Amino acid sequence: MDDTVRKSRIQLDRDAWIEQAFDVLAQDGVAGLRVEVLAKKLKVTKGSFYWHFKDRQDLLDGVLEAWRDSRIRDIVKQTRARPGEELQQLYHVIDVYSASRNRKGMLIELAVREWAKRDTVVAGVVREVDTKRLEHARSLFLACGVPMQEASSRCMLLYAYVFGISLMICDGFSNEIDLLKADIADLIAKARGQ
Amino acid sequence: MDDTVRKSRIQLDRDAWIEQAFDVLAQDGVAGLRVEVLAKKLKVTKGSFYWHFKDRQDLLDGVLEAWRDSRIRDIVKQTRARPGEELQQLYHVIDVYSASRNRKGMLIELAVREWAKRDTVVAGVVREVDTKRLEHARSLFLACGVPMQEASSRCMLLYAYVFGISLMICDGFSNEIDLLKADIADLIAKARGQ
DNA sequence: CGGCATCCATACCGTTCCGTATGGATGCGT
DNA sequence: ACGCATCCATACGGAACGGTATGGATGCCG
Repeated sequence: MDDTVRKSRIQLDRDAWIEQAFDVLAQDGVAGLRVEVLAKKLKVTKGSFYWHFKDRQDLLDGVLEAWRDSRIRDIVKQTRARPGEELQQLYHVIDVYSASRNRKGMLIELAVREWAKRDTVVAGVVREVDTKRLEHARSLFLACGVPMQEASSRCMLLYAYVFGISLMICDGFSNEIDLLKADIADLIAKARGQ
Repeated sequence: MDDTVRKSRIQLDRDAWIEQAFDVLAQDGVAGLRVEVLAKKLKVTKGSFYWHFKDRQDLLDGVLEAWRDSRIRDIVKQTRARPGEELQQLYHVIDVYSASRNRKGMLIELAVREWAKRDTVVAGVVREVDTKRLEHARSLFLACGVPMQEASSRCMLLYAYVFGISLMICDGFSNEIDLLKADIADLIAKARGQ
């Protein structure tokens, strides 16, 4: 929130608003994305907002587009592996999406998916991102020698797990959650009998 | 929504409001739980609401309590198995939580968990429910002969999967999703080398 | 210096909420 | 029939918010 001290003289642009919007999105979800709230956090009035944006929906469109772009960039970055290191890369993906490590990113991910439940346009973008993610992860499994259908199943399990585990509150179940999570990573990534 | 035609002469009580609140919760999340919106749907005014409830928070407390009670009842119902049928019961649990089958229930589940991200009291209830769910599912794995730690890992994977998959939009990935889901159920429930 | 574009502040309107105050309707006991 | 409790309608105040209109400040360019 105050990681970058903004001099009030510095002029804002669309991206500054969208960047702040992601903070609010992570904290309060789409419902919390209010124009006047954002303006307050940026220490300006909404007169500025309506200069850069046509209306609130224009901001939401910008946020959605920025999310899709950043996710697609991230996919190719996280699922690219040197030959022979595909399995290791799969473990890396599971680790990266671990809720505790990248808390804000996961909160945004969940907020967008909740948003998609009530907006078909958002749902379309999520479908696009999910499809790309699954395809890239599947190619990693395929490179590990996993047959096609099983590779499809395992990458679906992988992403469903990382999203689902970040929704659960397991600290009353075991005091060695990290051990269990390492086990689960094996269940997802490691081929049977290996 | 109109499954039970309410005669306007029938008087409302707390439970009628809470029941309606679950409908709204599934559709719009906690943010959509507004007093006057609920009143409109029940064809009364908020004068009625503030007779049965102290304030909006009182309704939210009631909704949360009703959710916890219904979930705990459901847990013992879904995870009780006759001896020898524990594995079959695990498959049943995976199937029951399938998003397409019990759509409204899953939407409520997701809404509550999103709610828990921004309310520590709700988080406490979710923790309680998750712990119970995991313990019951683990006992099923244990009855199948799975060792303790692996049973813990597998039941965590099970619930994370069913919640996570309902967040994803996979219909652009494969046109045989059901086949893949059956595969995934095997990955979660079936012991290795079996 | 004058004119113009950029960027934001201020003031205002309409809507949607939460919460309260108060009165009206209905039914029940005596 | 009377009083009383239950349950709801109506009306109001206040706050938060979306959106518009308009003016003010700043800087650039000729």
